[in-house]
Amino acid sequence: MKSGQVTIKDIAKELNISCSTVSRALKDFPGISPTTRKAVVELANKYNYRPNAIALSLRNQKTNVIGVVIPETVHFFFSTVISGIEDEAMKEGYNVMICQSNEQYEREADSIDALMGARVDGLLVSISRETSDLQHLEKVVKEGTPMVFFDRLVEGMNASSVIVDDYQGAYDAVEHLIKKGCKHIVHLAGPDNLIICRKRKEGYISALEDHEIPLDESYIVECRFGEEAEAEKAMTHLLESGMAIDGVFANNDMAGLGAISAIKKVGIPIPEEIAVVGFSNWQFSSLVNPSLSSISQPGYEMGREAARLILVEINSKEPSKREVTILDTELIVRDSSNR
Amino acid sequence: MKSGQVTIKDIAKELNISCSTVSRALKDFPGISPTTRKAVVELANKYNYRPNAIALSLRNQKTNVIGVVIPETVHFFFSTVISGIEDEAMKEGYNVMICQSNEQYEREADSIDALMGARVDGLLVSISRETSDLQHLEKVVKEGTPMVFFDRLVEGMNASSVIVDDYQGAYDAVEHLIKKGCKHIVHLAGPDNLIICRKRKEGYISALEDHEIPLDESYIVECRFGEEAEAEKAMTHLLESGMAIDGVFANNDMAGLGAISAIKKVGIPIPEEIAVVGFSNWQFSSLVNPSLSSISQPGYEMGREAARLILVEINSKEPSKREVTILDTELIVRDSSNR
DNA sequence: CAGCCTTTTGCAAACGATTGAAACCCCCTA
DNA sequence: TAGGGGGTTTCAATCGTTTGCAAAAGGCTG
Repeated sequence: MKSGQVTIKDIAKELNISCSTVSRALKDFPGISPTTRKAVVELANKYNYRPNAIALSLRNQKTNVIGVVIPETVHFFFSTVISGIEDEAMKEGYNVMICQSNEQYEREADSIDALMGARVDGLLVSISRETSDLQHLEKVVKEGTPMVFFDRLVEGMNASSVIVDDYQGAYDAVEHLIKKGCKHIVHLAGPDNLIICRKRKEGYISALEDHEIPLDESYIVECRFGEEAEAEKAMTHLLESGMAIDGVFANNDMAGLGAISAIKKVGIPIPEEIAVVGFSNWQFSSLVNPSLSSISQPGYEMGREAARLILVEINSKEPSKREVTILDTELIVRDSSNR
Repeated sequence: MKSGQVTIKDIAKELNISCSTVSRALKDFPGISPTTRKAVVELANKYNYRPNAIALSLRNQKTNVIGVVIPETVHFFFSTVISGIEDEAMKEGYNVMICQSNEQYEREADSIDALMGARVDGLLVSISRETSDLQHLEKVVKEGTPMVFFDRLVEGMNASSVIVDDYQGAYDAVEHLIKKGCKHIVHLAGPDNLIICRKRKEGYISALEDHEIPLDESYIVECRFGEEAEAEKAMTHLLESGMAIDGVFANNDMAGLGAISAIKKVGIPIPEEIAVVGFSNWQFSSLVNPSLSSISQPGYEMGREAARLILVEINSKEPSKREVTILDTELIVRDSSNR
């Protein structure tokens, strides 16, 4: 009794019957005598028999496991995505294996390798900030494992994606600032290799164009890590330069918060002199002072949708559809821009 | 070529040799001719061969998977724990399967059943708020699967735990309030079936006793869900009752925030008239206004420690040690209590 | 050239569950 | 009593990998 858990074999031995009979008795197959069935079921219950999923996986060539590769679990947005994935997967009888890349390319590649080794039925991936080489992902596609990207999609790969409308979200945010009277809007941008960041930048640019505000490249500053201190430093630098600034659109809320700190430190009133809008609607955004306007991304829905998509692909024989599902964002106006 | 991934069999067939030889060649076993080895290794690389972890699990009776059952992934504290677990597990070559109970007993039981069916090598569990029946956990112990509790431990079960020193943390928080001159301290408590909440309450009571402040039960109010609105309502009620109140110790930061809202709404200055301390040091706590003093819990370390413990148990033949690892908390003084 | 040793390779069983096909038992009938 | 037919049950193979043991091949010696 080392391995603790009871197997069909144990039950068969105790009842002096064959494994086949036990298996069939447990699955209500025809051709098993009621006596035998009853004895088997009773013993199975008594010993709390659970089918060995490993053995089943091997036989059926199907693990009922979805692999998830995510930059970090501690980001509020990503944790809501995980929650959505898990809920949907569990509902359909799947388990979820999670690996975090910690925004490192190598760990992302290792994680994918580990999950492929575990023969997950499908892979949900949000690439790391570092990732630009796509070999590890191309292998997955070539070997025929369904894969769906979420949030941070990858272009030119034969896989579906679930993203939010970053372009439109950014456009809405900037248009909102413009309507509040802003004419000199800083964009604290994210790293260019992430498509989501490029899209947000495009939204910023389009909104300016559509409202006939000339684009000035010096108003776009890259905050590579999206951290508060980084953004605060960048913003301080801009404020000290003497440029005219009356609005800030940050690539994410942490950067937005950094901007607010910088602005507060030099004593400029928010939102009266400078209005600020972030992106992602983090949990803290409604709680800070001034509360931060932001673009809400439906993380939980994204997780569910990504899981739904991968399950469809797993259960269909056809190759990937290569669809892109775009979820709507929502502008949440709070004190930092409400004037 | 349906299943995509290459097996030892495929390689054996292509080279017209047996599986045994391929297997040995790949593992640098003695007694394989250099010619054969070279051919095998080259083909394995060419086809990107990865050992089938499922087959290995079945043969070795070991999955190299750790199961995690957690109330919710979206709580900042829990997501840091997950991060710690994942980092430690990956370092040791383990994968992590995560199930969230969403604070529901039944889903917790189902999750454990699913993970046991998947034959995880060990289980890390933080029980749901609803859980009081322990059958599902006792089964795990009886069947010999190593299990370690984290944060929310379970008493009277043969399993190790990793917790933070909730008692001491609460004691520190309340003592801090007393030293700031508070004499009438409200405790917004958590549900009594969670040991962590009982410990915090005990810390509150001991601190009062040690400083010769008489305990008044009406100053302890249960906020079952630890939500902002709930706490705000409770706090408003207390304030309206006309009781003398000059301090609040909340069971968690969300409740602390609710208290702050209530106090601000009736126009009482914080921290001058009423000082507030929360628990958990959530991410938002430093960002709100006034910033919320809190007790910091080392979530990431807890995750790593829990993973470390379970790995030790998995790799040792002896039965569980039933150790309780207590991690230190830290009082973070911020504006809500700094006067 | 027979016998022996070394080197290299293959066979078969095992892990747990499933399933098509074959076998068994018992009873009835011709 | 042999044969047929239902109702039950068992056998054997399969999934991918490992590994103890047996076997084959080749070379060397007496």
